[in-house]
Amino acid sequence: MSSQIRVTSTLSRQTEDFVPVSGNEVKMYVCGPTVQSPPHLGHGRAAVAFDMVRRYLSYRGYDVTFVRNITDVEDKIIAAAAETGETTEELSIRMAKAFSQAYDGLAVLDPDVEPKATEHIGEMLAMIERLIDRGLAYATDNGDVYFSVRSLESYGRLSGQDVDEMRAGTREIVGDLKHDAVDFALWKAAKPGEPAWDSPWGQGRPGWHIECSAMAERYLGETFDIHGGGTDLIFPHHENEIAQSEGANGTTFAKYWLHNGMVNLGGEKMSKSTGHLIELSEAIDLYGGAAVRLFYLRAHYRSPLEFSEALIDEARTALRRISGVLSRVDFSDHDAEPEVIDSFIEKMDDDFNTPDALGVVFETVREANRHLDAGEPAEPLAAAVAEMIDVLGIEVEDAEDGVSDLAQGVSAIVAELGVGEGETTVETLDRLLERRSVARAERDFATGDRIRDELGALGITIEDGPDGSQWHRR
RNA sequence: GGCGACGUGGCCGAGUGGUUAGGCACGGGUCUGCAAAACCUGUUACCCCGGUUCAAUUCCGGGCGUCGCCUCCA
Repeated sequence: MSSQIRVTSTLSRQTEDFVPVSGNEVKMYVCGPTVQSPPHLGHGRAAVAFDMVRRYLSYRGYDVTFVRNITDVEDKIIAAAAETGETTEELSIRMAKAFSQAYDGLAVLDPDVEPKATEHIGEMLAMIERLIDRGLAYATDNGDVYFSVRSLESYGRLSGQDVDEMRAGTREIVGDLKHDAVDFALWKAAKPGEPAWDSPWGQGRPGWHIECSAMAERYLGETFDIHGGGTDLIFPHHENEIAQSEGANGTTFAKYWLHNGMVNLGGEKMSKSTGHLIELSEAIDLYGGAAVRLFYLRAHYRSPLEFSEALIDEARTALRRISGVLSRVDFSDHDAEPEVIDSFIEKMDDDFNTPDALGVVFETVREANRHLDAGEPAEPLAAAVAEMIDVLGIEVEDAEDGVSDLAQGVSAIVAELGVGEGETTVETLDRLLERRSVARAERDFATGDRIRDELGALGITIEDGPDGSQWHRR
């Protein structure tokens, strides 16, 4: 491929040529969730955004190593566990499972490594000690360790924050022990009843930011290619990660910083702390994972994205156009139309412009349908559509998926008409279609329409074409 | 107050210094027993005010508005 992948990096505030640190290898670290409550649509977007990036880079021939962490020790988890009566470990495992299931529903590929904070305390302690040795961190009498923000010249580079302009943090209750209000915790002394680990400063637990620095280094090295996460993590989380890693190592941390936009509800960001959200599993159950994924990809990953039922329904309707054309033609032995793919790559190379790339997909869908309507071959076009949506991770459902759920309703219609059950629901449906064809041939449209209407009530649409009728789920 | 993003047709959403994005919705048509699907076709948009230019939705300046972050967040 001749064109060059370009990415917009938060660090440079520019769209720059993507050149990996080392040859063909791309190392990516994406901030995963704090597993404290079930995922909402915002988490899904972040996961899909970077899954798309990962899939695309692999498609373009890079050897991608993808790490996404799980934060399983944090104030909110401790508080939530106290409420449910679980241990923090039980709660975090349960929630991690909920995330994992929802990600599966969105066809998000598993990371190559999914490290947990609690399993990397040793790496964190080592990094904190290095920071103390370098004079960038200090321990307090009570056993906290803080990063000394003003000791690091470059602090604030990612977020554009000026240390003197920052409003002093109010979150740290023990803030008066800090040398400076802007300093942040690397290690927190244990309070009674909280999970704690041994450290040179006594029993305690890690601060939030140190885990990502430590785990990224462990699995990707001191310097790697892409660091991703939501825009809400730019400050302080990612700013602090840079401070820790570059402070401890004196080397560049991540080369490109990519941030996905927020999902809004009623014009306001979804947020788990305020409960202003739609749960991801609920949306997947209601609309289907592929429709939710398409809903995300219809906007550029960096833009804010408003959620509404109408918008996600639109995505679902649009998805049917894709599945429709793919079911019209058997393209399994055909290569994709090269011109289409070139055009797709051109759009995707431009900072993963999925809305533009989807334009190519839908143009190709129309082109393929046009050919098929004219009785001309369309296999390379259909193959191109299939290839593109595969890169985007959009999995169209098989017409037969989930049909067995309708067995009872279908049986009722069969009994009514005395058609006879098939071995499977699919077979029974086919018999009903045959019965309908016979009726229509005899110009008994009342029976034919009745079958269509009753199946319609079950969520099955019948379409009559020149080569017979087909059914599919709505 | 500081940092950043953004304002495009009925809605969503790309993009561009002069040439049809795309999707959804709606109207007309082809096809069809009817319907659906598919295809054709129509609605011709760029927040406001200045400036640069032969030409600006696109560049520059100002204004208005929206959103995110400023130590919980994807």
